[in-house]
Amino acid sequence: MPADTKTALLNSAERAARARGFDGFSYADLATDVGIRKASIHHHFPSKANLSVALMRRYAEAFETEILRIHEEKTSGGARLLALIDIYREALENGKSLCLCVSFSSSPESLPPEVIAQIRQFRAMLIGWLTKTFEAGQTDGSIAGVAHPELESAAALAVLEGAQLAARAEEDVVLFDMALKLLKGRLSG
Amino acid sequence: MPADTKTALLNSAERAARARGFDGFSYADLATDVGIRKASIHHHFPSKANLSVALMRRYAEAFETEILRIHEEKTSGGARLLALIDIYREALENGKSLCLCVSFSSSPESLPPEVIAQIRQFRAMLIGWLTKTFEAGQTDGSIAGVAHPELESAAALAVLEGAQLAARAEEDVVLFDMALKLLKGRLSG
DNA sequence: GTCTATACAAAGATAGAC
DNA sequence: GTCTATCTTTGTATAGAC
Repeated sequence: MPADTKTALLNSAERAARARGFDGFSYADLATDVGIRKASIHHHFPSKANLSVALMRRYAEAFETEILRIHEEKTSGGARLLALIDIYREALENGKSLCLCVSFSSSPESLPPEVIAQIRQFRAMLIGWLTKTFEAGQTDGSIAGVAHPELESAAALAVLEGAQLAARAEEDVVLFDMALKLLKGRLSG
Repeated sequence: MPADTKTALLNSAERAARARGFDGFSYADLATDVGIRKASIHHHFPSKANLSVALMRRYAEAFETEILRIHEEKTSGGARLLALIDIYREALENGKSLCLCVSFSSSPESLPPEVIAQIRQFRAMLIGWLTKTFEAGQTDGSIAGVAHPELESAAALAVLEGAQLAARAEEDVVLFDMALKLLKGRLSG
């Protein structure tokens, strides 16, 4: 599927990082997976720190594109939030994986400062989108009981990430569903 | 402070695991910290898997004791929940640490199945305590807007753990406070 | 219970040929 | 752009003396 080796490496690394953490895969793993020798990987990504930056950049860009698309396609705040919850649920892969942001947040000591900054920007971007979404849901009535959109968004992101963590640890997506049930119960439209 | 070497090792390992993850410390680190040679650690904990079980057991027991104490000392559901939130906030150590459960949940592949089972039991125990607490808050009116104590407890635990993760990643306790602000705003008594 | 010494595997990374 | 070969460090773990 991937035309070039670099993309194949990014795909393999992202899958591995989400399933086993950034320290849970090595260049040897990527080499086996992609079908080249591990020394060759250094041609594309001189260091693993370098690779982590590329991974996070690609992930943040793809994610932002995705939520902007949701904003276009769904008209109510409730429908938009539900779509985001689905993204986090799908990323769990039945409890065997995490979204890259949660995975990277779990091992900040292993990452270069640049990735920490990317994580910060990513969360800020997402909090911004969520705040807009809760405001819309407050206005159009598709999210019940919204009084403080900014606080709702911070809490919602924490629930999404915390629920993923618990579900991943026990490999049981039901834990995710339980944690999100209260929030989903407030949604309509 | 610790009378015996074994306790000193557990203390050192718990601090390290919470600050840098279970894969983020080695027997060499513990040896330096405690002041013995790394080979000597194997006398107390034959393998790191063994150590992880001992860590999680001690942590779960201490935590359960702590929340039972809270249940005794605080009379309202709201006050009890607030005390629990404080425990999670303190465990952050200004964004430099996590509680052991979140830390271990971040690297389940590195842990023996026994610890995964301990994590499951720990969360079940905590969910049970939280459900009782939300029920109390519902009855005594010290937690506003409680309709489903069991769903509230699952969501609350996810918020606590997700907020810790974000705050740890960016080493900023404000992220924790933001994520918990909505829940804390519902508490009184 | 702690030590020295060592085994063994895996990791990230580099040099230089093709 | 990929290869072979190699370096260096670090990790977990064991053997056997004291």
